[in-house]
Amino acid sequence: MLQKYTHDTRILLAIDCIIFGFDGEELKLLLIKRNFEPEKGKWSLMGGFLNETEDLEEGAKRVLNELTGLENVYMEQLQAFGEITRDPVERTVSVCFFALINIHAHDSELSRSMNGYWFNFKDKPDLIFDHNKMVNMALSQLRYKAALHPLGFELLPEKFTIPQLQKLYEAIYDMHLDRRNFSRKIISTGLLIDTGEKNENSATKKAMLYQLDAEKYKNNFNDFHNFISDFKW
Amino acid sequence: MLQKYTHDTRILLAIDCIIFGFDGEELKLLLIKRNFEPEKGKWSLMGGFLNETEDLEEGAKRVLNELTGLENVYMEQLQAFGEITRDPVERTVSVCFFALINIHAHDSELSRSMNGYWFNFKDKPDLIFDHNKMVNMALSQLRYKAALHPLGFELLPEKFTIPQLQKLYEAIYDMHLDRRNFSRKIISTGLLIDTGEKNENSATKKAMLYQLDAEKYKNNFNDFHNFISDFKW
DNA sequence: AATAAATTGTGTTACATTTACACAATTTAT
DNA sequence: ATAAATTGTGTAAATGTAACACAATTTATT
Repeated sequence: MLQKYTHDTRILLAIDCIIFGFDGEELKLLLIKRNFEPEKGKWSLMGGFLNETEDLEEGAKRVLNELTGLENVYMEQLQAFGEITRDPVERTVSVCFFALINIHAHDSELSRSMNGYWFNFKDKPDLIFDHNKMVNMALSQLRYKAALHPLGFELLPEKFTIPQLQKLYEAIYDMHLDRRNFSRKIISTGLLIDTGEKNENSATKKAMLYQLDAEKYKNNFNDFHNFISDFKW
Repeated sequence: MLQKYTHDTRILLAIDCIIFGFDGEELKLLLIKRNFEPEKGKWSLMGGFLNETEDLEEGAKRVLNELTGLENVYMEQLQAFGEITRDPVERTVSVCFFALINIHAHDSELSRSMNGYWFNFKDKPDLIFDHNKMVNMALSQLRYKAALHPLGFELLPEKFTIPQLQKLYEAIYDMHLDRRNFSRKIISTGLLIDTGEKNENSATKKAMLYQLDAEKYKNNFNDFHNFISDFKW
């Protein structure tokens, strides 16, 4: 066994998890009302300390699972946040992840038992520490990647209609998109399979239900698209 | 003063720094031959432990400055790397940054005194720990961002020609670009100012020297461009 | 049963961007 | 003077994007 490093600073390592959802109309965020110190009673992201027995990704999955009961969810690392005074209790560097979940698939009783509440992104409350910064950066990153790669699907149910997908993109970018051009662009990716079914929850013309071509989705995920060519960055 | 957290795992926090350069022909990487343990004698990135008195960005700047003598350099966080066994000595999470420098402006005596050597990216040696993974991810990220934002200039001298800029992009993407289309695309960004001078180091027609419009560069950095529209991702 | 209102699917044209390629001008060496 | 290498500018065809029209479907209402 090798000798240990002589470095003896105490810097704690935390994980914070930004959880995005979509309810059909608005981009949502799952936040918790803290019933523990510090900052008890205030709103924050779901987080926790990293254990010695887990990788960063494992830690993030654990944190997400503790709140939502979900596994196998789309998640990526945003970045590490390390301002000296970001946590008033003691020096803590947080590695921040964001997850995209199908809001209808999570364990809502579990999340409620952990004091988790969904907010419209636009109406999110003030958060503790640097969590506001994390969340805003996560939205930027979501917009960035969702314009270029087929991320959006991760927020929808397995079967979905093109109008639903469009509403999702409109919520993410907070802008109106032309129905016909959007449809053509999505269809032309070749990622959608027509299920032959129609959306029965409609008071007017029922839209066609599609599902992802899982194989193509996996293989072509990193291809560059141009879903939102007219967004003003 | 608040009570400390009871969490008592020992996880060290390191910084690693990927340093890109460009010599006019090839994309280069500044690596160090370790004359210290662990892995003495092998190649690695420049790194160090994070001090309690500095932010992540400050730590990264310090590490970069110790090797190159440079300040005010383009640098961004890549991500944190935290595999349990990534450092065989003891559990260490590393926050990895990459820097783009003007290779002619750094203190080459200092970097040599630290055992620093420049490699063509294509000819880089095997690196310790997970540094190979970091470096490959950094190239992906550089390609990603340089295709969309005017990053490339950071690797060039203050005054440069369009053919030089093109060679840089060809080195980054390891592909040939059409001279005339590239030129038109770069000019159309409006970011270049004609200095009126010409590149005297040329055996044939001397190319015009440009410099960045610093104001526009700063204000429009996040605009989306399409510098490398035909790269196969 | 006919009609209105809302929504969905498909088509068409003008405009902008990208690609592929041609030619003239500059500079040094022969 | 001429050749060889490189640089600056131009142009037509192909592709992609933006803006808009119209027909089909479904439910509620008359």
